[in-house]
Amino acid sequence: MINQEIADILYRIADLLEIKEVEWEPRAYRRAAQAIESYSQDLEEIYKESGLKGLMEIPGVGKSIASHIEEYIKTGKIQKLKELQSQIPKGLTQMLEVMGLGPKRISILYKKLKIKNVNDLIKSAKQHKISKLEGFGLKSEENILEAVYYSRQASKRFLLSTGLQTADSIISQLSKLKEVKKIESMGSTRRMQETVGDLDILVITSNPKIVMDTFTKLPEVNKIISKGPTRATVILQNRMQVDLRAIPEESYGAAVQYFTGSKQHNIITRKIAIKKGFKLSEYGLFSKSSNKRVASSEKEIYQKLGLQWIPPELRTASGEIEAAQNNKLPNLVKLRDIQGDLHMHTTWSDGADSIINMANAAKKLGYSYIAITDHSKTTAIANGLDDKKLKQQYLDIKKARSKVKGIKILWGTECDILSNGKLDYPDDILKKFDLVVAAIHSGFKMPKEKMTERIIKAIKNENVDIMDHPTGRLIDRRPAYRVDLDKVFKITQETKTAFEVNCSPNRLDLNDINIKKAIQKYNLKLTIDSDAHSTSNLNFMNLGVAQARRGWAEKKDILNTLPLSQLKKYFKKIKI
DNA sequence: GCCGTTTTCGGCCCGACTGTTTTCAGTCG
Repeated sequence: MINQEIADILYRIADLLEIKEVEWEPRAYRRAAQAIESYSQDLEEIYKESGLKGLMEIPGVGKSIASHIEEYIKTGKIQKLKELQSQIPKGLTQMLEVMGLGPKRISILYKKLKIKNVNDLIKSAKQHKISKLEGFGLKSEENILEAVYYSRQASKRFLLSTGLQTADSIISQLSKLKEVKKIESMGSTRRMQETVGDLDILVITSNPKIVMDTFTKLPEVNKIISKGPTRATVILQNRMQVDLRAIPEESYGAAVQYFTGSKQHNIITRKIAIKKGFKLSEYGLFSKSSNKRVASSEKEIYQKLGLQWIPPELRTASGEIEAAQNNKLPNLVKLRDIQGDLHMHTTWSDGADSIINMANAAKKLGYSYIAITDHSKTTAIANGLDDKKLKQQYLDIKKARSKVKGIKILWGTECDILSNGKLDYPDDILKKFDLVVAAIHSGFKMPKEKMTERIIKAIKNENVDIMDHPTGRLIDRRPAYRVDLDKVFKITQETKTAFEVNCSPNRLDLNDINIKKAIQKYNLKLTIDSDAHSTSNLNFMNLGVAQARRGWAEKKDILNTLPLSQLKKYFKKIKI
């Protein structure tokens, strides 16, 4: 998928144009980049199938940007970027990353003081050259130096699980104030994006001042960026930025709408509002003529805009608005639909808890079945089970079955797919399990074709029930291995293998785009499994369900929403 | 550069906060 590469280039073009103080064009490039970034189809495929015309159907992509994309597909380069780069020193775009510096000020600094990069910037600030410029002052110099310091040690995005935990901690502290009526985390945490850049917390309060004061004085706050009567921004010790906004109660619905959607989603909803004679802001949906509030709840706002209420996970401007206009939004799978968890580890391999403890914990979550899937023998690093240990483990499973009533315990394995595509256990052993989850844990760097063949060979083995973490990516740590998922998915239509949405916070694999593809294009079935290595990890399920929701999955697409009696029709080895 | 149920030209989301101003431009989200 080359979408991200192209989006990145378009962003860079936008930055450069902005520094050149070209009007409007940067916004056009950025809009196109955003659309491409969140587009579920591969641009290369679109181009192959329907050429420039196809590309121009992407919102925000017109003739000119379409031909840039064509150029990139054909040559791997975009001339326009090269030209701009030759006109503008490289360091200037890097200066955009310094908080508080935008294109206008960078342009002034470059023209008046010949500041070409961040190092020049630091030097000039220290020599107090900047404060002498019109529009700048001593505080500007101070802020620049501080911003550079922070941008240098700024962290990248955080895992969703970290974002949710941090938000919980802040919310639980602030909700102790009697002045706080309602407080919730919005933005990417409410959309349940796989990663979170910063937190947007919304508070309804009778006394914003006290809330802002308390917030900026929380022990985890490292630095206050700004603080006003309705809004404060801080940086925490863990480097996460948190925005707190106070909103009057009557604006609650609009505020929730405003702070949840991705930027692009909000731009579109606001445009629809304008077209319908309304004005939409975080304070409300108002009639343009009478200035009166016409909707209070989030649901009413969408209704007035002629849209179904859109689940937060879908608000990324990738087709949900059109679907909502046509009453075609999916009925997304919910956490409470999940009947069992088909992937978890115990002390038999690299887990921290016993089979019995895992079963009891799963039972508490309301599940009616689980599969114990410890590692196979080749994954020595994870204490994989050899034949002898397998036999002992089976006895332990039987023991757990007799001790823990009210939940069915399937005997499974997370079986390695070896480099040649063979499974780590022979077929006569694989047959004995209730469930075989196959996974790749080594040889990630294979060429695409070989990897694709390897996986296809594995899923063609009739004993393989589920393909686990199918692309092997670790968010922000390791890219997906090279695999032609389309080819794999096509074969899967015959083998009926299920694909897993792995709930591990740094895996979340399949991702949203591939989930959507698996379901909509290939009509495949998925499972959502925690891959828990301890009883508390079982709670990762909500992350995977959110991921599936972001991939437009419905209950019918997810096999472990079925009761065991029906699950057996899919996974025929299940013996209990 | 993109886009159109007022428009093929003339718009382009909008409000809060900061710092440098003395009424506002720049930046951010």
